[in-house]
Amino acid sequence: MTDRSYHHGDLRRALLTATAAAIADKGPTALSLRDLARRAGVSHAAPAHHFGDKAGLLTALAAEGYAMLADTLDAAGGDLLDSGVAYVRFAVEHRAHFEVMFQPGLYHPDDPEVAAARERADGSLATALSARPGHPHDEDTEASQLAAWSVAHGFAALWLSGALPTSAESDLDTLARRVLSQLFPQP
Amino acid sequence: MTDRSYHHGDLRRALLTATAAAIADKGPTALSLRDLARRAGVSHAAPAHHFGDKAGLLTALAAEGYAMLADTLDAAGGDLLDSGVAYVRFAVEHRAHFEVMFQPGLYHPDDPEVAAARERADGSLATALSARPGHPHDEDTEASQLAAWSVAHGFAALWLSGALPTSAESDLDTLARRVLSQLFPQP
DNA sequence: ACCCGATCTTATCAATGGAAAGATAGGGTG
DNA sequence: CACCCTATCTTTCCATTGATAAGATCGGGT
Repeated sequence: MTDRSYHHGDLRRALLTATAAAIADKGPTALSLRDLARRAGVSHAAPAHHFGDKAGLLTALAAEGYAMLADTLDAAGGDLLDSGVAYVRFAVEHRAHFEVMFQPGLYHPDDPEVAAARERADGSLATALSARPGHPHDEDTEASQLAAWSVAHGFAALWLSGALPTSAESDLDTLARRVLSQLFPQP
Repeated sequence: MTDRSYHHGDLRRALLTATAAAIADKGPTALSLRDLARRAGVSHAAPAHHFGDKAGLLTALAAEGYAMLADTLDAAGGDLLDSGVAYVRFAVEHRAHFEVMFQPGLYHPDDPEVAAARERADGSLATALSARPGHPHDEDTEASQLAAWSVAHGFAALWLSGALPTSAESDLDTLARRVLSQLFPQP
């Protein structure tokens, strides 16, 4: 489609979206730089210029993922339950980003770009977690917030791994809300 | 060291343990069959006889992991909180097994051996989850059990991914128990 | 003593990731 | 407008890997 000129025009973005699609389809292990290049219509060495190596490509994808997660959490409003459902939705809708983000062995976790994006996401997450309903003066705030994060993260991970029983047929948002409500019942 | 005879003697087991060590160290992606063979002192084609291909090796590892998880849960006693802590301990102590188990894209999830082991683990997990304290007649049992599984799984996953804050300095068992108690306070 | 299956080895091949060196395009500067 | 200069992409090359095929060796059972 874009194989007119010597320059691709938007190869970096094309590679990122193609990477996300490939990972969502076959998993991060089966990712092939050469295959990505083929689909983008460029030579197999072209990606190296933009990302250095495979880990660099996944670093950029993780950074993009953290930025999107931060936006998602910011847009969820102040309610913790809504934020939790948004967290789960993000994991499922951007499965590739999510899976890469939480596998630091796949990329360069100390890269300044991804570190900054992750810090921003951590901030958005902390804000969401600090807005717990009905527990203004909990005796163990840290454990309570870790538990909230863990339920959302664990439910998303189990869903993505296909480990959940056949109840996965149900609507995701509904099931997620039911599960997360167990930890923080609405006031 | 083991270059006595033509036959290794226990190559299958040696490869499995070496695989677990390599994955715990470098992650599943960096796993190299040839490197495993080198360390075991056999030719690079020897693993193929025992496991077929790379996915076959990881299938065996996942099956072993599910079997160990079932034993772990069975040995945890009837208490749900203890079972949750045992779940987290298993994930951390057998990191490689745990990571592979919940990435079905890495192996053959429909293999009869791993399917049987997973069913047994699911049974042990269901038994542990059905023994919730203080909620004999909950209105939403399924969501409650999913939430319990999710907290334990999510906390373990976050810990393994290094996503938790610097609080990771604390003792794992203690922190896990504090977090899991948030969902199911002891009677 | 012999055979046979299980185990391991020695080729060999296609595909991959990565690096080096060169070609091309397009914008900014004179 | 001509020129250079940088980013972008290609071509070429190499080491490593996963997988397969065909052969060698061991060891138990008859």
